[in-house]
Amino acid sequence: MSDLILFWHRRDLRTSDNTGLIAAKEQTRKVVGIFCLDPNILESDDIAPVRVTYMIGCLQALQKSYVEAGSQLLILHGNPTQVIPQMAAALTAKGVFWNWDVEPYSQKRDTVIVDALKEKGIEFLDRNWDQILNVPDEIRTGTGSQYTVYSPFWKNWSTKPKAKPVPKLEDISGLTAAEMQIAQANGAIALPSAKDLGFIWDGDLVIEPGEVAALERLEEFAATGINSYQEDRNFPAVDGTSRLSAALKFGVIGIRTVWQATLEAMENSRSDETTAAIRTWQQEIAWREFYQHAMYNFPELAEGAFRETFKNFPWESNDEYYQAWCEGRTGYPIVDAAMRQMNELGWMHNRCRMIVASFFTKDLLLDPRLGEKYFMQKLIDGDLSANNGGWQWSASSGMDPKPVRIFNPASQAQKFDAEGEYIRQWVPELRSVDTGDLLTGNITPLERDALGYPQPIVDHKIQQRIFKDKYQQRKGVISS
DNA sequence: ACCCACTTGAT
DNA sequence: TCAAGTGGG
Repeated sequence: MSDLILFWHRRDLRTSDNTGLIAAKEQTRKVVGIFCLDPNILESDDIAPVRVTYMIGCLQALQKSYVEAGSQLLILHGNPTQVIPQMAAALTAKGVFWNWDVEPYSQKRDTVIVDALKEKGIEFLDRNWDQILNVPDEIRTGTGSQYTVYSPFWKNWSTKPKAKPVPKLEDISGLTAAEMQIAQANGAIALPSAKDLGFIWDGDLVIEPGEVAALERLEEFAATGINSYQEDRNFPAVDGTSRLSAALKFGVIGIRTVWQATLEAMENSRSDETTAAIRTWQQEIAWREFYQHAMYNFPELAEGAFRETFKNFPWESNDEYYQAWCEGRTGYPIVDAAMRQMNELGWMHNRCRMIVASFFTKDLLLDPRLGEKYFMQKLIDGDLSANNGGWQWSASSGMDPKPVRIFNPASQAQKFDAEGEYIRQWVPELRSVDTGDLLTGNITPLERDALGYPQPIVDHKIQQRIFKDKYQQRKGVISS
């Protein structure tokens, strides 16, 4: 057995502030990175070309980081439960280390791999949490149960100590030429492009791939945007959010580094207003954490509604509605603007994610799981815990005691896109429409036809009534 | 068992 | 001004 430890990257595509990676480095100088292109994920229908494109870019950057540190990043393509232990055995590695994840698929897969490594006498890092600031077992209610509501979770979580970032990986050694040949003989390949894998994304990316770009983005946001976040985040036409979601999904940036940046911003804050704004952004980090804990504690969330009333809810089945929503031609300007933004950028402003999700479930009365899936197929930051959490929040089916949450598209547009700037950007055929009418959607059938803009596919008022009736009916069934 | 509090709500 | 249900202490 050699002194080699393979560090398996999954959603931690970075060499700085990576706790599992540093744990490997503490045991040996010979640390080699490994990444597995997993067909179970890449060939699923929850995949987005833009996300794969970003991920491949991040892997390219990660390869460079490994070379700079004195080692290599190996790329594998296959089922991890087979190829990871196989590679470890072929290279007679003494260990395979990685960071633990909350997703049900990930945990199931990792358990199989742990067993395979144990059998071969290869060391592993047991359940090392890296992508969250506090481990799920640490955050419990007074009676020891798991939180299902955000507010009390936040109260508890925000008082718990948070670890500082760990150092960047440096000064390691990699495989010899002979060992590299063994690796290649056992499936190590050159990093393919997204196109090679069958994913075409011709558009730009809302964030440049790689660790350097993510850290720069964080630094910039923590110095500027975070101080007006509380206000600016509400307006989709304003660049008021961090746009770090994709970097956080793939762990291109460490969460301790992110938290540290908020603490430093806090120290530099000179007004109650900026302090509150920074606090608000910290709460968003806590939402991410909350949903990850929730996914870990209640893996059934991944399958569907958490709340009894919404299990077997009589959602409608209407492909015409679904297609219109996907393509941004519902006839509701703010909804269509948002959907077109996502289709084109692979990213949607969070305010709009709530608007279109509410519209999907409460107006089109479609099963939230379909909308959740479409988001996964389009978003650069698509992440099971966050996306599922957001959709269940909008559908009222999840972790929040507020069943009748219905957004009115018109009032949302009036409040958050008062000048119609966002709508006009993404729905250019409506540019000439008077702002007031643009926001309310008060555009005559004749004018819609003339402009080439669709008629409203449903009536918000009527659909709202139908939803409430269905909900009451469902509640009756449950309680009887 | 009581009561407080509740991301981004609507009219 | 109303809401509306319930988790959590």
